[in-house]
Amino acid sequence: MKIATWNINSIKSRIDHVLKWCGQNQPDVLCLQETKSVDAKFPYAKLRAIGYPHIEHLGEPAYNGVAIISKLPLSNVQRNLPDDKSGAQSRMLGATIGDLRLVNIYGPHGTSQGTEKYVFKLEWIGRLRKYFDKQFKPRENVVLCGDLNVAPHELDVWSVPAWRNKLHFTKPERDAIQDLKKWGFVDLFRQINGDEKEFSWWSNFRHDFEKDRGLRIDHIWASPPLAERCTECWIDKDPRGWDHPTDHAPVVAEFF
DNA sequence: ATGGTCGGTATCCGA
Repeated sequence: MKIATWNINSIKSRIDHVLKWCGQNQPDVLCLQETKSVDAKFPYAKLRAIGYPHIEHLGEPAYNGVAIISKLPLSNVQRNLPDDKSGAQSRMLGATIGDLRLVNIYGPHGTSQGTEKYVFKLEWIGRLRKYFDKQFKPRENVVLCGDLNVAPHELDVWSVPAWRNKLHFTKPERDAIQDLKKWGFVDLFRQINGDEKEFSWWSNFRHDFEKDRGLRIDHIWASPPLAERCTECWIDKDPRGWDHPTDHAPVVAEFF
């Protein structure tokens, strides 16, 4: 089973990239973030036509939005966190696929330190941790993937001095993400690739991609029994170099 | 050194 996650920054602008990448890579399940779309405008038919009949989308106009696109049936779909109120930002979609539970997230950006949105970011990550405490056991087969909007470790930023105390790498954000991980998750990229310094996001500013000045903020984490079944995990930089790319690269994990 | 670029509810705002 091959699972991928990709922040595509608008499904309307990126549908051709999604179709092309799926055609080339054939993931069984693709988790998307920042669809920036309502259901009525989501390209279900184009995705079904290339072999993905099972699609769940949680969206809103212009902002946020998450989707799970799958060759395999999806059941027990969870839309946002249970304690989210109606009208909450579209940031989480959970589904059961065979014997595993998948949770796809678009973590809050946070805008900048000292803002209400930064506080919301930390609280949201805390509520996600509580959700896993309540709903799942680490001995079950659980995958958490998506855009964390946090670079958890010094290896996950291209330059520690450049990113010190910057949004995505502040101590409170990293502490919150570390607390989430302590639920029992294994970072599959690190398990497979050790201390390799690779990134999944490069700013559109300053030609950062060409200089490989990025962050690893897109992750696939698994509970221990599922992590034992992981054979590969990689970041595919290729589509970041295509014309009119999203600022993120897909992250892929394979399991036996 | 607070710019730069992108996408959408668009000529500003959030990322």
